[in-house]
Amino acid sequence: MARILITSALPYINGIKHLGNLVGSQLPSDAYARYMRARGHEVMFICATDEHGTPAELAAAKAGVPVADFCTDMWQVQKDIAEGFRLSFDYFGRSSSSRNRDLTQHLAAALGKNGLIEEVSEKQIYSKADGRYLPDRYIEGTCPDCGSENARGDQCENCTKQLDPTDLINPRSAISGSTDLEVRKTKHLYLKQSAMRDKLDKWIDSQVGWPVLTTSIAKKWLHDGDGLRDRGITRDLDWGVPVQFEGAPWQGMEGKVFYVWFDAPIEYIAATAEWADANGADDSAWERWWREDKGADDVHYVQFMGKDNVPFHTLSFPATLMGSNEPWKLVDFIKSYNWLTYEGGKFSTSAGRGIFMDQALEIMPSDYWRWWLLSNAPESSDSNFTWESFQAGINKDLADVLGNFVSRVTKFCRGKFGEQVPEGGSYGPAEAAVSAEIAKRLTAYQNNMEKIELRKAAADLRAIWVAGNEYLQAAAPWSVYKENPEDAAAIVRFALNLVRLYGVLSGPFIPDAAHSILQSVNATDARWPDDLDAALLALPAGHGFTTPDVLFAKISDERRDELEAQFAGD
RNA sequence: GGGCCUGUAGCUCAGUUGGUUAGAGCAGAGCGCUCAUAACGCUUUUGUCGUAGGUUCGAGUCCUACCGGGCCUACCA
Repeated sequence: MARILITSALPYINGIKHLGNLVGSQLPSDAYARYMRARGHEVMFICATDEHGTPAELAAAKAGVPVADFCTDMWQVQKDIAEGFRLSFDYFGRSSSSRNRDLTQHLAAALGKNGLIEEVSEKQIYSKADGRYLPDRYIEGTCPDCGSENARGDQCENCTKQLDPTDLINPRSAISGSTDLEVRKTKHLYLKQSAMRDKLDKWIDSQVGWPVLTTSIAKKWLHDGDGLRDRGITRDLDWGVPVQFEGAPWQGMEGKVFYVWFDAPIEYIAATAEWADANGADDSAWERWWREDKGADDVHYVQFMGKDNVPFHTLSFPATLMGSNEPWKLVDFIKSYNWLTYEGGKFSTSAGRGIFMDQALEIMPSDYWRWWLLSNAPESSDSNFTWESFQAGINKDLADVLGNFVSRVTKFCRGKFGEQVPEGGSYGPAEAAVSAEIAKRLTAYQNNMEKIELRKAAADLRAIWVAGNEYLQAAAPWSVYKENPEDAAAIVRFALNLVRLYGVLSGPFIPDAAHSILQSVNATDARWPDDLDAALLALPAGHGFTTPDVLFAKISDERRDELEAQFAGD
């Protein structure tokens, strides 16, 4: 038994996420967590909301509520949606927790003491009308290069030229439109990542089997231009972890908070501490996952995220932990995802294009989304959601291959033998052949789950379902029954055991349906089939079951067209 | 501009360290079965592996150039 720590990238608090966000971290991490638990490993699966930063403040202002209240509400909304998708987090925390405040300040202080924090005086745009400093991209104006009037302070959308906010002609606040802006001097803390470049480089090099997407992004940042740059880790904002605190190795940082990208990954650790608090456990309960001097040396730590998150997880966060000179557990494997597109284009919040997590649950069961998204996960390149593909995947894989298999087996048995596993007959070459086929597929399934190749694992799982239909077709109990009911009984008994097996194996992908299957066959044993032959004897003759209702209703062409129109956007 | 990824059957994708007749699912065609959500099974059509060169006994796989698609480029998180 191993100990596996799993974190999913933190969803930002300012709104409900769309399916692209779901498939990029939370969903695959859940499938992995469920699989590892099923294999008997000790799993700690952590997620949380990322609550700090300008967008949260603005979203709260727009909603007309204090930012703390806004975050509390949105945290609950996101938590409920996560439950709707059956995301099995051991804890869903909040980056605004006191645990995260304390830990963020602790790590910053440690970095400061180790000479890895530098005070930098810089110029920042202040908007009097908004009463706040503005991040570069919240300043708009005319591009000095191409004349576009909607250039942002960091880059012109039109000509893609990199800009400095002071380059803009007629700059205005993107929030209020106010032109009453001024340049103010302000002091910030920078994390001296450059000082740790070689160490990070060696660390990245020492990792084996990381996805190319992960390492290539890290390498780019390490070696581009003059190499890894230092990074500001504080901001002039109200909402966040205060930079000035008791015992801080710096002065005069009142009114500033840590930049969200500094405190957000630290929340992985803090959320585990929140978990311990919530369960009435002491610090050793979470430290054994995160402190190598306190039991975490045998932990295998896996992170899941979209590709936009990679620089922070390969460089900034490790730099924070390494730089503290404390024995924090570093990540062992980073699984990064590409984007999901919607009908060939981007998901767009503003244009109302695409499907958001709350809407998805309103129109289809979570298993449908889980199956399609995981079996089409953007693992090697971006993947595209279309209603046609969704309909085909659900109807074919879930309804026809798996659902109908369960249905035909249980209904046939009920009709001929009643609702209990029939007695009589014996197994022969046909059963041995399916067992061998499933054993082969199961090995592939397990290997792909270990490697977190979920798309391939889904194909393996499907092949295991198909094997059941092939078996039934070849064994043809409906024909055998006419001449020899006893032999038919053996076939049905074996098939019912396949049903139970499918209930066990399908759990990581479609937990609700898996649960229904296990319930309908009254499975008392839902353990992973380490011994496949034994697992196929789990349901003995005489064991009662309940014929389930239709497991997966099909999506009709009419319904598909309706949804396509509903989500087409503006 | 720079960097990375990607281009394989009508569609979505697999193709391990280069090694014989390039695979799967869907869609299409034919046959079979009739237990089942008109479901299932079997058989089967389609490929100049983006283009052009090169290395090699041998290249989808390695190298170069070009063409197409996508992403990243550090103050949005």
